[in-house]
Amino acid sequence: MRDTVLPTFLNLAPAKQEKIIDAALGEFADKGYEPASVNVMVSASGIAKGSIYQYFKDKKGLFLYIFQYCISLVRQTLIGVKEETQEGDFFTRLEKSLLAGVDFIQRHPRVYGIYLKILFDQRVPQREELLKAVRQFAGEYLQSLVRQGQARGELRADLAVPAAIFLLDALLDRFLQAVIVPSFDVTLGLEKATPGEIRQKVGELIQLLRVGLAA
Amino acid sequence: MRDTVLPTFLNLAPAKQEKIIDAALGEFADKGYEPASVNVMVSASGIAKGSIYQYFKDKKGLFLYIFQYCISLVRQTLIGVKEETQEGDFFTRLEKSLLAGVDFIQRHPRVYGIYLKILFDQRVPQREELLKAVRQFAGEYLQSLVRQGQARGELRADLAVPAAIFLLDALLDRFLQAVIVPSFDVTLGLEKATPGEIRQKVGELIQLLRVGLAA
DNA sequence: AATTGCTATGACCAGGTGGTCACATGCTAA
DNA sequence: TTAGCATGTGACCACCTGGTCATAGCAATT
Repeated sequence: MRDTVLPTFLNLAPAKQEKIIDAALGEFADKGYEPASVNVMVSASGIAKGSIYQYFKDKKGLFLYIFQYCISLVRQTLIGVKEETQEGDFFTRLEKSLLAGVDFIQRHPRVYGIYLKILFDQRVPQREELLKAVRQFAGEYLQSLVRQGQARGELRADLAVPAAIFLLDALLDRFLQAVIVPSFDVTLGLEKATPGEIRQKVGELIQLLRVGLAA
Repeated sequence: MRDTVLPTFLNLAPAKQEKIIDAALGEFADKGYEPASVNVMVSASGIAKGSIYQYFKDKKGLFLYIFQYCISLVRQTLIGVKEETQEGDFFTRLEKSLLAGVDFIQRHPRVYGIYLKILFDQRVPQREELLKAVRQFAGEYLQSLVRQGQARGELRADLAVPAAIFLLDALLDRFLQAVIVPSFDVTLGLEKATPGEIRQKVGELIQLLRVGLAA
């Protein structure tokens, strides 16, 4: 994972760094790794072609740097969410978490876009590692939620924990995807839902889980 | 959707058609639409570069033809599954359907691969329509299953149907993805599961739903 | 003023892309 | 045998790709 960003980039004025990050983030999110054009990023950030190769070893290095940037953004957010939802029962925490997720992808659609692009593209450098890093967040987070829920007696004692986590993971992920991918959800109509409607749909889903999983 | 395949192609000997379809299917499944190389398909199917453009208008036309080919394969299979699972209660039907899905993607990994590639790639020709066509299958199928389950009194009467369908759709889709995408599932370990283990995991999930959704 | 070291630049490179076209081939009918 | 027509062919086109490199600019130090 090292040797991606060169020291030259880190010495740049922050404003210039941001402009480059912004251009690269947009291009990668739009097209994915391989079809993304370094030329486009270069002209979008108003620097010379040669310069980008003084900042990053190659396209792969640039991509990995951008991905790390995204990861740190997610990590920050997730820590915040974990704190905010520290109190409350299992289902309330779950509901708050899902709403926080929706908020995040609406605030950072390009970060989420890169994640979606990587999901099924074998040709992304170090894809396994990158995906693992992201998925681990979700897995650990849900696991801690479920464990606490069980400890507090809010979930059925005979709950098949791995299966339940799998279900929760699938459900949450798909909900987020449905918010920004048109015609992805077959019943809820999330694509063009207002914030209020989204809150309501989240509520419905959580209620469904509550009835099914609660003690 | 018309004007994709030219009559010349349909006059070809079936064996030759198959070879071309096979090469195109493989390349599109491997790389997705844009990064897929027509040159690779051409040399893989042992025909001349110029020939492919006598069979299809352009790369887009070739892709749409391949996709239609996939769709018809899915449709055939789904009809079969629907018949086979005609009898049995809701959860048994669901279980059989999921197992049939696993069987399908193991039999036709490239067809499923193309679907996965399209999911989050905005730059695929007529993506909206194509996705809609596929997702509609799943939606209608689950809807008919749930309706019948309710009519037979196998599902709780107060079930929030749209939310439940959303959940089922998410769960089934993710399960299939987890079977072929390494490090996608956080808990079940489906990637390297034997057929027997997969059956068991399916059983666990269905059992979880049974407890949660049954009347 | 001269030297030094970092940064900026864009013409340029080899290689690949989707797509074309003048020509060759082979089959059918006259 | 000839004519006509559908099909096969690969050199070729303009364009784009990621990446390089000789040159220039610029500031700080000597």
